[in-house]
Amino acid sequence: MAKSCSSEKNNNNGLKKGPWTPEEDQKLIDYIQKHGHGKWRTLPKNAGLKRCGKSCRLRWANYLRPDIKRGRFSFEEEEIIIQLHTVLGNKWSTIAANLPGRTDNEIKNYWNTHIKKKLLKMGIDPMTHTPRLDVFQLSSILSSTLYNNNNSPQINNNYYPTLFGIGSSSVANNPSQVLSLLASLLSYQSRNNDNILNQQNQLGTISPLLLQNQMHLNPSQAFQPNQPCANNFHVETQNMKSKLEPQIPSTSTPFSHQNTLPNLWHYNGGGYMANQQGFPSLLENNNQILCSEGIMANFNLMNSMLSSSTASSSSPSNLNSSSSTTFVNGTTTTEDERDSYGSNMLMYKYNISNGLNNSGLL
DNA sequence: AAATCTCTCAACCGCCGCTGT
DNA sequence: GACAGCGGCGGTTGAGAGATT
Repeated sequence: MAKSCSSEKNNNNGLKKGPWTPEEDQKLIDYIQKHGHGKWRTLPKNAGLKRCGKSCRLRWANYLRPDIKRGRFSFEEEEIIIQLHTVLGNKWSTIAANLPGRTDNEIKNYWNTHIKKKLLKMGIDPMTHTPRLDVFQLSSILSSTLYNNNNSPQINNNYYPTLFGIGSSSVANNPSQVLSLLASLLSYQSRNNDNILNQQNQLGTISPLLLQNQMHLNPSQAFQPNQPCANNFHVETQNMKSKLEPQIPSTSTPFSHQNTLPNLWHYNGGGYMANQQGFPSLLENNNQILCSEGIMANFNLMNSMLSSSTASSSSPSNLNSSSSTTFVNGTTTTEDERDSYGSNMLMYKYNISNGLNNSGLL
């Protein structure tokens, strides 16, 4: 087994650690220019350096090598990193092999300090490259719940780990949250319908692998506690509530001893107001929710089912299953100007009809 | 202006796989 | 096959710079 620098140090006192001095750099450069590299174990002694071989190799590979590229990563480089990471994962050296002049260490650092945060901000899990809020599961389970038939999976304990699961990636903690999440999503859709923007689809400038068919919804339009209910939305949510409740198992669930859900609204004399606990945030810390086409198609399917049963005038108009193309407003980020995921590049064409047709449910 | 916080990235650490003996 | 040496890899750390309060 190879010895680390520290263990070498134990066997060989006087080995220096920490930042390299210009003098040390010059010694290493001079030696390698004269003799080439390799034999890292013996190199430091021959070069007159009080460093371990490993330290010399890293210094050369990550900093002194003449073909090292310095400066910011270009947009193209960032694109390549993200796409390769989708396929390769944390294989930094393999990724580096595809980026001339960039080292694995540099790419690893850039990933951890920039790209990872950016993806998280977008609601994308940087490890799986998929949306962190798995609304697809939520919507499909709820769909089958609302339409109880023999061909649909029923809500049961097997789903709870994913639907109401434990930890930061869970969609909701209990059926109450599911209801309010659903209501919030409906409200996003309803309100964003007024925000259709006729902007060019800019998919060409971003990573198609990651972002094709994805859309952003503006969370600032979500319901806030004590905010008046607009468009008779309380009728919609009350209807969802009454449909969800019979589907909640009364026993053998990790959280429930009853099958009723709280009201999301209260009447204060002048109108319906959102309850304080009614609408937990759908957002992590990124001020936006990211959905794929499939997710939205599934939701729209469910929504159309709901609205067809209520025929409520409050039904969001873009819940109509025949809707075809919608642009929604993205949110502003604080990333720098070249940030491909920034606000002005987040307008994605969203075509719902394919998702619905492919669902086999229409 | 000073203190505190946050971010970046060079360097280190421990482990792994390959190769030679 | 067992062992040791070596290069390489990915995760982590911490000093210093910059930003914020």
